[in-house]
Amino acid sequence: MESTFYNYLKKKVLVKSEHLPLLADEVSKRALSKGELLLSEGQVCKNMFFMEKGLLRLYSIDEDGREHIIQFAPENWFLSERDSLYFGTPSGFFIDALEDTEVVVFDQQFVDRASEISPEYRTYNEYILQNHIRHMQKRINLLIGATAEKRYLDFIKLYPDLTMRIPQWMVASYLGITPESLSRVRRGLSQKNPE
Amino acid sequence: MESTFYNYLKKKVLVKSEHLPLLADEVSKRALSKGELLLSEGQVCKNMFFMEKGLLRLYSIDEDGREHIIQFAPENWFLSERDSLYFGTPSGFFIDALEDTEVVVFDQQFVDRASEISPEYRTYNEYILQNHIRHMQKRINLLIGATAEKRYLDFIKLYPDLTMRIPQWMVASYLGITPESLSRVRRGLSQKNPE
DNA sequence: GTGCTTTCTTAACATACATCAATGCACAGC
DNA sequence: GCTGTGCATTGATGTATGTTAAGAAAGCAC
Repeated sequence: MESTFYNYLKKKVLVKSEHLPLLADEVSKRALSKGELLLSEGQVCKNMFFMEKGLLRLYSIDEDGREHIIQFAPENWFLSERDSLYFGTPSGFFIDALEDTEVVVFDQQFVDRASEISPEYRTYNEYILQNHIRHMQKRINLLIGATAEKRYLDFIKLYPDLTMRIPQWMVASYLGITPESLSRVRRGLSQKNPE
Repeated sequence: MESTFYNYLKKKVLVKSEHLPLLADEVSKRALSKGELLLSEGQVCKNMFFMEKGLLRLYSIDEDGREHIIQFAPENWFLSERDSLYFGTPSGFFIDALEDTEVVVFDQQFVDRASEISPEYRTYNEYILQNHIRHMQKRINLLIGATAEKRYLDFIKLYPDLTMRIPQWMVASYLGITPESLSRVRRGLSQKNPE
């Protein structure tokens, strides 16, 4: 299977050549149209996804029907609802496609087996977990300590490409504010920084 | 070394008896007085801590000198500034003791070696990472989607013991609001729920 | 193209939460 | 005992953000 995933395992995860077929050939693929649901609240998440193409989002819907975006996943990212995947509990979150998307689909068993076969994979998997924690900790720190403006500036600095690909109201949802507030924040910034 | 840590490794982590001396005897201990700093901003965090006794907090201080509490760690918890520990970058956070505290001190090398020696330790270590992610994801979801009142109710339900041990202004800091606001939230609740 | 939907913006108004300042209380040190 | 210090509460007021509603611009279906 020559694919983005294959190349990713080889070049980024640094999986040894002899192990590659054992990993890359054991997974399946799935294509999603824009708007398609990949995981729904209440379901137990059985899979992890590697993004070959497109854009996914992980989000919740509260009692008032409002969406709150936990995470975006563009190309070359891994995405899952880890809580549900690892602990086997029903997910409190949704995953859907913001663009036409192609993902590689695998499960926790694959991760465990791959870690047995390839030490490089194991190392990389732990790196992903640590990196995930790092990002979440930073985000929590901003959410409890920074204004909406600072959080927005941090977001566009960290994800300049995403900022262009997703509608603003989703950025607002990610930041924990309303679209109207984000619009005002942006106006404030453009008045400070005329260009 | 007969200790809380030893017992924890045996009973919770399920480390096999023959591996226990290889792990528990290889670590050092440290005692801290209430208020003592264990990690300061700018330092590279070299250690992970297992709480034998007492209470630690992980927090940041922003440009205005305000503290924002990322995490509390009571007995039997593991605590570290993982970002700094794993990636070797200077920490943006502080750790200090809220009570007289005794911790077991070890480093990333210990974790890696212990994972080699004991599969049970490796499994438990991953469990801790996954659990950490689970809690942070839930917290982010509340921070972007729930009112201060809901976040407070969730906190006291999740950490009833902590609520009694720490001053209220620290709970407020953890929730991302001011002490005054938390006081008002509590008044509102007591008027709704007279008991 | 025409119509329909979504997105973004703006304004007026409402609310949650922050700020500033004062008070009372509990507790530690002397 | 007194005194200082830290903490919690309260009130008056300020500000950031939410709500509701409207309209303009951009995208999509047909």
